[in-house]
Formats: sequence, structure tokens, C-alpha cells
Amino acid sequence: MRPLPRSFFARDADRVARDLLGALLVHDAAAGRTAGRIVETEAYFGPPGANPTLARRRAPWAAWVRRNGDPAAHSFPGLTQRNRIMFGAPGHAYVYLIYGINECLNVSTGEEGDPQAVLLRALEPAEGLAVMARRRGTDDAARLARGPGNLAKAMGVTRAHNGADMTKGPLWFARGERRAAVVAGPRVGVTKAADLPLRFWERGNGFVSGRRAG
DNA sequence: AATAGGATTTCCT
DNA sequence: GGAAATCCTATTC
Repeated sequence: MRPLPRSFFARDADRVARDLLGALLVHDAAAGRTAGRIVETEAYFGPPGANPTLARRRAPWAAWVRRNGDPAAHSFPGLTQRNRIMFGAPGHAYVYLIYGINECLNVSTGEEGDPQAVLLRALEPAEGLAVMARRRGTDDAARLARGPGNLAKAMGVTRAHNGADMTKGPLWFARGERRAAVVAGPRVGVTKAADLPLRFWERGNGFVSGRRAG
């Protein structure tokens, strides 16, 4: 199994977010290999003018983001110590702490300097379920990696992985099989630009977080 | 089924 | 000082 290459991530975040559905997130850690099929993602862009490739996009949301930027993106206020990975080369892990307690794993997308990222929100566990269960403190497969904080915890991902190159191990993506149609809808927990359809999930998949929309 | 609150870091006003 | 890309538990309807 070869990791997904840099070129896969050097595209707009919504494209990467869609195409990651069905792919495997793999972590080869000391505790063993854990892996899961990605079933839910979200795309994030940047401040107005920071995402040049959006100029060629036709979707209504793209026009809105060209004009207003993506206020929900961490890169929206500009470069900070925390968000610097979003501004760097594609295919790198951006891990941050939210609400003081939960870690969230993103992968940087777009060309270097274009501060986009894809948030990984839910996995269907595929390998190393016992390790995941130990990390999470629950046996319920449907809840092991449901929601971004739970996903990171189940996979053993922490801020120590911030900046890691995900086009090679130990934290990487493998090709996988998508098993249902892709559905797009509003992102979760977002209060600004709340109506942009930049959340993607597999239709009907029970491992998806939040409401079980069709 | 829905709502409320606590945990607790990082960044910006 | 306040808000934030969350999750868990407890309480109330």
C-alpha cells in the first residue's frame, strides 16, 4: 500500500474532502497499527484572496468565499503560530486543541501558501480496534472515531503530530473503497458561514457524527 | 429527545 | 475577557 501522494492534496479542500471519503487513515504507532475508513470530512479555506484556485470554481459557495473568505477557517485571521501548517505545503497534519480538551486532525491542502485544510470528522474502524478501544475507554465500534476529537483520540493523534508529513508514515492515508454516495451539507459547530455546504459524508453511514442525515 | 454545564488552551480584542 | 471546527454526563421534558 502506497500513501496518497502530495499531488492528491495539492487541490482545493472540498475536492480533497470528497475524495478522502472511503480512503483509509492509518497510524503505525508503538501500540500497533490502527486504521479506519474515512466517512466524514469538512473543507476549510482562508481569508479573501488567499485561495487563488477558487477563481476557476463555478459553485455558488465558491463565489461567496471569493468575496468574503471562509470566516470559519483558522487561517481566516492570517498567519499565527498555531495555524502555520495550513499555510505550508499540502499533505501535512494540522493538529490543534479545541475547547481546551479535544484534539482535531486536519490535513493541509492547496498549493504552498494557500491556507486550506480538510478536517477529518469520522472513521469506520478497520484495524486495531482493541487499541482504539483502550485509547477511548469504550468498546462501541460506532463511537470509537465518531467526531473529530474522538477520531484523534482513537487514532493516538496528538499535537505532537502537528506538521507531520502525511504522504509517508507513520501517520498516512491509503487508498480505500467508498461504499455509498457522497452527501454535502453545512459544517458542524460553525457559527460563521454556517450555510456553506462544505461538510461531506457517506450517505447512510452509521459512523458519521451528528445527525444522521440522508 | 432535548437542553445545560463543565473541562480548559489558544488566540485576538 | 470571551469565543472557539467538542465531548461527556446529568437533568428535564
